[in-house]
Amino acid sequence: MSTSARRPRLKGEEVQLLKILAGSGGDHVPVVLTSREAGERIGVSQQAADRYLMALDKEGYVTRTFGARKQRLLLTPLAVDLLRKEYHGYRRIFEGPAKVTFRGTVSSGLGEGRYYLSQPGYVVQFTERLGYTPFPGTLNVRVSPSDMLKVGSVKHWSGIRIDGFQASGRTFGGATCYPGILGGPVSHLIIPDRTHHQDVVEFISAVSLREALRVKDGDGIDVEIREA
Amino acid sequence: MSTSARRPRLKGEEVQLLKILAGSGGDHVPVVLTSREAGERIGVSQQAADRYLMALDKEGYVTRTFGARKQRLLLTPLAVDLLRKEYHGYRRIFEGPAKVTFRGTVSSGLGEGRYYLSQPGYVVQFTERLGYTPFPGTLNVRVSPSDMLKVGSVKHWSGIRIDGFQASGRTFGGATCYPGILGGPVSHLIIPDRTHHQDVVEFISAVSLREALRVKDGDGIDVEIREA
DNA sequence: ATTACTAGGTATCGAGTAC
DNA sequence: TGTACTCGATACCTAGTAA
Repeated sequence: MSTSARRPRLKGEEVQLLKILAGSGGDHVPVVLTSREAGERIGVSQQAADRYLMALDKEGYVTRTFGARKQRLLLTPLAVDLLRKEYHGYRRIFEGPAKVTFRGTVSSGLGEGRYYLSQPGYVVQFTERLGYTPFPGTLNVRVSPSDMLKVGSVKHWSGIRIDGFQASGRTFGGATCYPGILGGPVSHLIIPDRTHHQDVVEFISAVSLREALRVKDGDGIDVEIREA
Repeated sequence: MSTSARRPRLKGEEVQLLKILAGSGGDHVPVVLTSREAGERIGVSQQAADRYLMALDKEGYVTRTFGARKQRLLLTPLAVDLLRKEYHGYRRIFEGPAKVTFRGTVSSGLGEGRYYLSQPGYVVQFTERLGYTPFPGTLNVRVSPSDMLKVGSVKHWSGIRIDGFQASGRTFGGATCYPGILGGPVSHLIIPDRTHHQDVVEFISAVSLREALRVKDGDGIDVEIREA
């Protein structure tokens, strides 16, 4: 029923604390920070800082461990995600829309793409929002482990939204599209909402990318992905 | 007497509004944003949003102009500075210490450097905090206009602090130093606190950089500046 | 020392509304 | 339409103080 509980927005002071922790390496190792010092750093009392830290703990942004005297704080992935999103927001202001380029290898799909791209619920959205009716098949590109991290940051960008829907008694999830430059026709990267941290990304276009680019499984391919 | 009035810290909501304005180009052109829409964007009422905008105006972060119906908002340099500082804070978390590289041309100093670098008040600080006693003369590098912007961002970085002092009945201002890589001996960029947006930056080292690098006025030179 | 509770004062919010 | 005021209600902060 409920995939995401209503998450009360974090206050500015709480985000500040997350930033301080991240700056001290709190994203990968527990960091000592007393509520008093936390309060001094953000300009509030020890009591208020402590409340913020308790709230951050309860909301799942930090995990606290108590030593004999002082607590240690470790950021959760949720917090790192939030900070990265903030970072990207600023980055976009000063550096413009983001893009990422990498080299991958063409890999065979599981045939799933064809099935999904045939669903009318998706087709109408693609046609409206992407400007073309997609060829019913995706070009799958395998990402090397060293590029996984930077490609993964794409999910924080603003993209073209494809909504989920219900049809034929089952649920089809949503996805987000990003303009992709593969050296051929206009195409888009698709990131399903429910992705499994795969090392394969999928591209769609109005025509068969395999044919248009004259590539086959195992070929290397240069890819650029842009923010929408 | 008072160089900087006590500036009450901006609230999270106010910073959010600045971000929204910056994202709409409000840093260089007035942007239409009604208090109602502002409120919706940050999740508060029209009244609260309006109060925030009034406060931002009064504090000198935005300038408002009123048309027939809707107000237009333009960010001041103060606001852009604040956002850039935030950006850099996040950048440092995710990308590590910043650095910037550019190509400039060696230019003749005004001989001022020699005078300042002879002041004992400066010499003791340089020796202590930089690890060497500077040669009494600076290497001046002219920055091309296209690189001015990125070089200018250096002033937001964390650097090595040199404090101002009083001596011989006059005041000597403070400055901040940043490690510089010029292809020769260890050297530092110096940014005086009271800088005049010059297109010339100054480097110091333990020896004469002119001699060590065998450069003369007008020569091109590759420079890298790092965060401390 | 810490973290964290209660009490009470104040800052801030949104509704209503004037302009 | 807009912006911006007054006015209760309440959310939040700090001080005091347990644990």
